[in-house]
Amino acid sequence: MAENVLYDELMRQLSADGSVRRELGRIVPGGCSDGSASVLAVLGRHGAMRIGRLTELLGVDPSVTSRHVAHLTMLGWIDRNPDPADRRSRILRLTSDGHTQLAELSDHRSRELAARLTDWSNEEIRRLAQLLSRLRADFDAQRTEPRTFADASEDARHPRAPAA
Amino acid sequence: MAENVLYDELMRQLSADGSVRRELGRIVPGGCSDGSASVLAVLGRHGAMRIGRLTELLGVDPSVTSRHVAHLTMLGWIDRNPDPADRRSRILRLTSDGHTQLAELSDHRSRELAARLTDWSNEEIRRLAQLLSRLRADFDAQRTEPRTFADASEDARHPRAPAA
DNA sequence: TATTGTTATACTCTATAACTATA
DNA sequence: TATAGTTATAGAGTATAACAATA
Repeated sequence: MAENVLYDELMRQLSADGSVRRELGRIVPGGCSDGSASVLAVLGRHGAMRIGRLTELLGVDPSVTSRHVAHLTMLGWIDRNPDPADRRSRILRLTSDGHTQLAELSDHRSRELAARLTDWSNEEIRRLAQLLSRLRADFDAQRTEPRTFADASEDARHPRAPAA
Repeated sequence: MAENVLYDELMRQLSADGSVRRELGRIVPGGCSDGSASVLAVLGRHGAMRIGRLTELLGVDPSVTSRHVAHLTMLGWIDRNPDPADRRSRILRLTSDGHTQLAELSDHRSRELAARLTDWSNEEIRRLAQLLSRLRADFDAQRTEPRTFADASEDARHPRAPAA
């Protein structure tokens, strides 16, 4: 497999990415943990939803979502109202305070990011965001539709993206 | 700041990247935790070094490096020999077993990555790796040379990368 | 006194398993 | 019986602070 070195290099960058991730974690302003920030962001972007949907979008175990949601509820940043259609569920919604916190968080992170990407062109920023988005989509597809061994060998024999 | 939305979008992708990161963590074969894998990779790429240097390259606290190194030493994948130049330090080096493990790890991860990026062109893979590398470099620079408030306001007034 | 590492402790994120309430 | 969500518990990664050994 000639392009193995390519995957290897990407893998290295994705792993070494830990330093970026940790730095991003440190950027979160006090009072808002990283996990909570993710929940706020998803609710802000997609609007009110049930825990199950939130769990899907975050790509974590339901127990994880449940904990973060409980935390944010205690902070008063989201509320949980009964779902009239199914009394096992509740609808999650950003409160007014939640919206404020999310806006502050977003501004703060954008500023910090801007401070680190001073010599990036808009096109480069856009390109990286786009590639990451696609990467995540491909990983998510893999996660929700586990492949069979047959699939894998089939793809190995007829790769959709032959060496360029 | 007109391009704020760009930073915001990249920030969203970087955060949502959690699902990719967790999946990568799950890809690591048994017996090798994610942190250990990073240490192996750095030693394999840069050769023998002291803990201090390893800590720098990983971008973590020295206590973290120390723990991972202790773990890998117990597994027999690296060894720690006294540094003749400074008896406070020891030189870390991959053992023969360590090299084997690293090779297996690398192959395994490349295969898993390949299975998820079947419709990516080599050029796209290369591009993402390159942008991530640059992102990390810029974050690292920021971390080791903390900015003053004066720097920050100066940059805000005279950004090095004006809107394209 | 300063530097290199190590250890003790605590906090966050995450997953698994057992459980409750409702469908 | 199956599903939505919660809670208890455990494991990994990380940081801070206190400490030991050497420079």
